[in-house]
Amino acid sequence: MKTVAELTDRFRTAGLRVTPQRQAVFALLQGDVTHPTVEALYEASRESMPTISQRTVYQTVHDLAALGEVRLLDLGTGSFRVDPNVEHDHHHLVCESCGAVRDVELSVGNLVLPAQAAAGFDVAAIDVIVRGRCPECGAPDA
Amino acid sequence: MKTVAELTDRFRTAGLRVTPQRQAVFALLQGDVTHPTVEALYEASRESMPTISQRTVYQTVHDLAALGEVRLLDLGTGSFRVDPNVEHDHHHLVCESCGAVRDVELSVGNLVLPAQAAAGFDVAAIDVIVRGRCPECGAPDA
DNA sequence: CTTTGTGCAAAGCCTTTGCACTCGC
DNA sequence: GCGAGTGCAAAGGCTTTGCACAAAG
Repeated sequence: MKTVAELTDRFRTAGLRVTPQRQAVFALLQGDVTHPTVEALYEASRESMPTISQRTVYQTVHDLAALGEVRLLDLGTGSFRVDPNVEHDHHHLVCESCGAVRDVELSVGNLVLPAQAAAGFDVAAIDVIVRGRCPECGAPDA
Repeated sequence: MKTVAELTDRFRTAGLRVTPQRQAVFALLQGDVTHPTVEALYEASRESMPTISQRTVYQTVHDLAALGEVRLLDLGTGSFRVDPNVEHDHHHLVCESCGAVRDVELSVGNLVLPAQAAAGFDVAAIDVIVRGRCPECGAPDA
């Protein structure tokens, strides 16, 4: 993901304003590998920006998504996850126990849609969600 | 999916009771290929069972899912879709315009998870969601 | 008869939105 | 200054739940 400075430029160029609140969110996403929920971002941002509102976080995240700087994932965990990693084509491992999300690089090129089933369907994207248990959560019966 | 009679047996065997309401839901799922939302099932069931409540539909659907007779899909369309097709291993095409869902058979065996990325992760299932536009909705800019 | 299922309505969770004030540009 | 951004709080959509009554086994 781009740096705070780069995102600041990007926002300005796009005619969006840059505020300390937004930059706080930018900063939190730097190097974040946990695919945080909006709620998590909100809580985290309150440490440096105590009066920030959920609304601001949601709007910033949506603006980032609109610019393609971030992806909003709905992985069936009940709330959106913010994925700052848009450079690499990748998919996700989701722990059904704790909800943790991990990136996994796998090429979807091997997947050939049966011509008949996909007839007339204009494919825009393919999302692969691998569900299971992360090492921290141990065996499926735990 | 199993017939109403078979599902009736299955519920009784599992210690669950069978009511006209539940059988109405069973019947609606027979041969249903639209992956209805719970809401849609609810509306449809009211034709034969005017006083049925959403609660009953939700509970019946969850019981079916617990018995493995149905799958509850969260495809990012805002609400669950009920998939009566559990016999065949398949995945889904989702129209980003109208929300329609179509089955697509594709084998996920080709997908090899990089050992490193998947290390320690106990994989339970892989869901592939193909997003795009269905023929009815036409070109992406429509 | 006992226990589960049903209906109604309210509550819960996450996300979105109206309004008035603030502040980036 | 103008208009987008912010904060607060309330509303919205979908799913879940408490309660009292009905009905399955």
